[in-house]
Amino acid sequence: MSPATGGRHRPTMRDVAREAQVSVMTVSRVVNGGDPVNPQTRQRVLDAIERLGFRPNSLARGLRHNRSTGLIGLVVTNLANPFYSRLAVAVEETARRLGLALIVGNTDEDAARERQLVEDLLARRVDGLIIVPAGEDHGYLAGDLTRGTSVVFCSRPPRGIDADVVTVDDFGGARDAVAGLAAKGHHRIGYIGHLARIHTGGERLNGYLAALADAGLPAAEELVRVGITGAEEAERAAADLLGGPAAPTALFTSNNLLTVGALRAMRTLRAVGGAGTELVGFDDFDLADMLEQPFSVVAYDAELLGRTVTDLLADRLAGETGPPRAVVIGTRPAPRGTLAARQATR
Amino acid sequence: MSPATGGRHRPTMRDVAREAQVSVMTVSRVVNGGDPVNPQTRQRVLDAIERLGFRPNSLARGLRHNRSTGLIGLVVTNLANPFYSRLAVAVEETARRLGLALIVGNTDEDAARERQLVEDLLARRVDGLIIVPAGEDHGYLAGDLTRGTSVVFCSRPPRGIDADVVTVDDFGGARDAVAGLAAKGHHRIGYIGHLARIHTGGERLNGYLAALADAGLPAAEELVRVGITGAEEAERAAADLLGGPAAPTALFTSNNLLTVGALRAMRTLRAVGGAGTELVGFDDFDLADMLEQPFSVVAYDAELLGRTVTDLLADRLAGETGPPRAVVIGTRPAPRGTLAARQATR
DNA sequence: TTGTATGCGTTATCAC
DNA sequence: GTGATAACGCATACAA
Repeated sequence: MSPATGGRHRPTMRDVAREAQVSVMTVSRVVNGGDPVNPQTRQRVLDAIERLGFRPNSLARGLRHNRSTGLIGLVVTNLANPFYSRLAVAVEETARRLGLALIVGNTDEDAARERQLVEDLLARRVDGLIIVPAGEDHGYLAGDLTRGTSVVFCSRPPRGIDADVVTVDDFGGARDAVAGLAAKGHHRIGYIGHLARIHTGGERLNGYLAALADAGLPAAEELVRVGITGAEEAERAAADLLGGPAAPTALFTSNNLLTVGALRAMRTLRAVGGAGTELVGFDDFDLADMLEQPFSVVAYDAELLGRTVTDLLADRLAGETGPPRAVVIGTRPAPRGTLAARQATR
Repeated sequence: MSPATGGRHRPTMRDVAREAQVSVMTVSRVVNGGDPVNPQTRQRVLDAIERLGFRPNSLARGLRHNRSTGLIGLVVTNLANPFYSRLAVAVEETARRLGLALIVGNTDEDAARERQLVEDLLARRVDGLIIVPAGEDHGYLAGDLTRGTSVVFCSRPPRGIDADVVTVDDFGGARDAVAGLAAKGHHRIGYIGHLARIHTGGERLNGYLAALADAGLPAAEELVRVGITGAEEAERAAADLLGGPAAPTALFTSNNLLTVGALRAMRTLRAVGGAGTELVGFDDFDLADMLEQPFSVVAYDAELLGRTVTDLLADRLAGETGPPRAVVIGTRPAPRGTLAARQATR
């Protein structure tokens, strides 16, 4: 293995220094610019770097002046959900603009996995964390917060710790949507929702209940299905609800996946001559506008959510030490959905 | 600030050692297990760790025994495309299973940005890279490959370098789909495709042309639109094509976004009484089965692609030094799409 | 303009 | 069972 082709290991500044017949410091100066270096020496070093294929080790650099790694972690509950992948895209884009690299982790709504992931990210000395919490208690992060790791929560507020958080107006969005259904004359409005113990699930259910109360409608237990965890389960729940003795004339679903499940059930029912049910679902989604079935969604800007949460984090990284901030992203009713597939593929 | 609450900086082993009245080495032993430590000393150290909120610095650890960082990078062209986010999910899941953390980066199909991202990831000493190449030449990675950084390419083969690659059967999938249209009696089959200079674009166009040739159909230039970069542009192209003097009776679109655009155009046309066009698109997508319009897709398993590419990388990380491998993921025709929203939200 | 000593947080090695 | 020392790759402080 000739020196000219580079060795078999990743070359260090020492290797370059040896190759260029200078000291390590001179190499460091050339690599980092700034300090004056003799043009000829400089060229010798550059040649050596080229020959050896040297790349500065940013980890060692960071270790030296014990500062930022330029790394942030994004911990989400379900990256496969289009909503969270949109969030991730927005976070990645904003982070990169700020010169930060992004490590993503998926918890699959498992608190233990979340804890493990977060610990790993802290061990990797990320500058900051964006967490969509699955766990019930984040008190274990309190110490890290005071010691220089910034944490911002997303979608759901943390418990056991005071930190920045960006949420969606879950309660208001759900309440307004259901109020709209009631205003249209619906007296029996069904609810299909994900786990009520999850913040978004609880708030959206509360919004539904509040709207019923406001409209003077009774909250019938047999019209409420909670703890539904996916499209297929939602399809079964909707079929069950709509095929029952006193079927609701309208349905509210608490997230995008459940909306799709309900739509499938409605399509099946319509095929056998079932009545048209009116549907409103939380979360907009791609192609919602392309479906023939009439329904509408409670939409909000997932990209804005991602940008906001990343901006808050960046703010902390920049030294902001004020009290925790809570930002709420507003919702708006969107008939038939409006989220076109706007992305380009080049 | 009492010692019991921890200081304002991230505590190191030294801090713990001082607190527990032992040497750093003892702390290290306690932290890493393995070496025998007196139970009482051990407890003192654990208490100190608890009090101070110490977390081992995995960067420094990595620096010490100059080995794997346990980090891999995923560089994709368009994370906003559902296809790539599915890929990312599969990669993240597989990586985590292997104990690797994942840094994701989006190039937006920009070669310069890709280069910059890759350089940054190499500086961060990732153990390996998964790249969906946007750049035309990856010769600059040749040196890194021999020096211990594993690289696997995804979706498109690299140029200027020999490395593992996992692709989709773009040519075969497109050819079979268009052959199917021809077999159904279509003589004028339109093509709406993304950039032909991109590997997938070129291969799918070639597949289209091959199918036409096989069927003895002329390749009419006015039926081919390439370089289309998104759903909106595809919608215009399709409307243009279908509204023209000699409109095709069938359409082939080269990816999911373009398929959606074409579907929009077809819906508009149908609303004004236009003829029914037959459509086949490359890439399956969510809700394809829910759309009323008749069409079909060329489907393939994006998760399998992600798992495969990550497995190949893991193989290299484990020391595999054989010649570069090329894996091709097969496609299958899927009437109306079959990709249900199967994910769960808990 | 260039080099030496030192330290970042951790661990391998060897001594006690 | 425990500790001192050196080293990982790099950069700051200071000296030459």
